[in-house]
Formats: sequence, structure tokens, C-alpha cells
Amino acid sequence: MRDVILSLLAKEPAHGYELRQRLVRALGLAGGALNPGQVYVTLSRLERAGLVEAREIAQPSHPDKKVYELTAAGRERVMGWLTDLTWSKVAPLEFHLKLVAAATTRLADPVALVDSQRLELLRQLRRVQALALEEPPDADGALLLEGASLRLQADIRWLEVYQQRLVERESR
Amino acid sequence: MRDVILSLLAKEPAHGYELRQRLVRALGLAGGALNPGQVYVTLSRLERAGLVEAREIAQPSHPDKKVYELTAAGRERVMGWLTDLTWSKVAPLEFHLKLVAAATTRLADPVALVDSQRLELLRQLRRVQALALEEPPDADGALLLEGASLRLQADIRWLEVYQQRLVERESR
DNA sequence: ACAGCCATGTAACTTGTTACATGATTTT
DNA sequence: AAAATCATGTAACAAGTTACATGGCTGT
Repeated sequence: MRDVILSLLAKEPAHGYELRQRLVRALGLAGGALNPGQVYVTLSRLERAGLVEAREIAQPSHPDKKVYELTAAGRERVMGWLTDLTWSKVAPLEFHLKLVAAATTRLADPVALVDSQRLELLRQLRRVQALALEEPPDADGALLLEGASLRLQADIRWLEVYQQRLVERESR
Repeated sequence: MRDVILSLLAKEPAHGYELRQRLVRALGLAGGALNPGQVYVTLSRLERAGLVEAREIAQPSHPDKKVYELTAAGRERVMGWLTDLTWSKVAPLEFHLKLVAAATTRLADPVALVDSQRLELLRQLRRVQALALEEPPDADGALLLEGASLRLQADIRWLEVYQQRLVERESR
């Protein structure tokens, strides 16, 4: 959230309400999925940290708004974020932990777990591909969806390999 | 962390020091990468939440240790975690935000960004594949590494597609 | 004597997240 | 008159993270 808002402000100054709307659109979130308060909390924390500054703007026939923009320190922070090459790589690890826990505790059947996970990923894949068809093929969003799709396919392939190994092991 | 520790305790009761060691091994972390304090913080919070309970065990010629085990509520929580099918799917989104920020602010060159990201992922891929060769091919860890490898390859392919589009767009 | 392992924790800070509160204006 | 939109925030808790503190035992 912190970085997301900073990156939006890097593009141009904006006030909280505006940022919230852009986020809801950009992330394709359902209306209630992003609590408005969170944007304001984040902005005030960024201000306290000296990464953004606000100007109050009075509006005739509308509530005042506070437009935030990056400070020099803020721009530096964005630069650092841009050149940070870490890539989140947690999903398979977490699922693997679940499988191990399931197998050792017998609270759940690992094979069934893999199976429902695969179905869930297939559902997501169909959804992503449907969205990609609606998108104009040259748009920014299309590329994003293509990435999601490739990754989902890789994860599904992995689950299939995994399941086969589990079944082989069981039949021994 | 919370869920990781719960899942380890689901397997068998353990004390903090032991959990820390298992984690360092299981996650293949460098020694200092996991602050010991964090395990204890997490454990005490889990205890406060009533998900685990501790028994103190005196040891001759060693400091006492506190062995934690799951309560009924804790087992329920693990069950819920096991059957939760969400799958983290954030990485491409975050990188995409970075690219957009880079393009609109000109704080960094998007093409260069994609390029260094690709190199970084290639480095990771080589590392993962080297680890996979050291692992006995039937072991649990080998499958995990296979998953990591498949996913990295998918991400790399996506970056290549992305880069091509960017270059095409530039030459127009 | 000193390093390193065994073993535990606290204080303090940051970030994510939610529930709730406020109030004006515009549309139905 | 009610509902939606514009616009802002606070209080409070949960979770991640680090720096720091403590102390005994074991091997060289």
C-alpha cells in the first residue's frame, strides 16, 4: 500500500479520495474491497515520515481537499523502490508448508488438497483469460493479464507434477 | 510467520529455539536472516490468542525450555488455514506498477528495468536449478525446487514478451 | 579465558486493516 | 426526504521486524 500510493503520487500530485478511486479501478477491485480509511492513514503516515507534503485547497460548493505531492525524500524512496529487484516468490513455499502439515497431522488429505487447489487455479485462469479477451489487445492491462495467465499455467503444471508424485508414493 | 509456526506445531510440540532452527533449515535461510526474537514474539502472541499452550520443562545442565503445543482452537485455526485456497498472486502486479511509475516519472528507464529484472530472475533460476541437482531427486525439497523453477521460467517468459512490446512501442 | 551454542525474552517501531465518525452537496 | 457522491479522518488492534538484554554450559 505504502509503495503503491507513493508510486501513484510520483506520477502526479493527488488527494486521498482521488487516489482511492484510481486504486479501485487500477486493481479491478470490488467497491468495498478497499477501505477508504486506509488511504488516509497511509497518507498521514507518509507525511509524518516526510515523504510527502500536503497543500489544502478550498473548493467552492465542495468540501476542501488536501493535495499531496512527493518531497525530495519521497522521490528518492520511489527511486529505491524502482530499482529494488526482489520478486515475491512465496506462493509455492506456503502451499508446500500446507501440504507437509496436512500429511503429518492428517487433518486433511494432501491429494485432495492439491486437487482443490488445482481446480481453484483453473477457475482463476479461466477468469483471467476471459478478462484478457475483453481488454483491447494492445492495452497495458492486456500484458498484465498475460503475465498472470502464464504464471497460473506454470503453477498448475507444478501441481500436476506434484499430484502425480503423491499418488505414486501412495501406491508403493 | 504466524501460520508457519502454527503449522510446525501442528506436526509436533516444540520450543522456540527448536522452531527457529527448523525454520532456518527448511527455508534455506542464511544464519542471520531470521531474528530469533521474532519466533518468541510470535509464540507469545499465539499464546495470548489462546492458540497454543506452553509447558515449562526443566533440564539438568541446560537452561529450561518452554514447549508449546496447539490448543483445540489452534488446531481449528490450522484446519482453516489448510483449506484456505487463496494463492498469492502479487508479483506481476507490483512489477507492473513499477513499470508504469518508471514510464510516467522518467525516474528510470522501463526497458532497462525489465532487463535487469530478467537478469535477476535468470540468476535465481540458475541458483534453484543448481540446488535441485544437489537434492536427492526423490526428496520433498526437489519438488519444491521444481515448482520454483517452473514459476521462474514463466515469469521470465512474461518479461521477454513485455520487453518486446516495449521496444516495439518505442520504435513507433 | 573466550567463542559459540542453548535458551528465552522485551521494548519499540512500522505497516496493514477495520470499524466508526463527520459533514456538505447533488441526484432521485 | 432519502440515497449517493465528494471528502476527510481517528482509534485501535494485529502482525512483521529489529535492536538489545540475559545467563548458563561446552569445547578449545
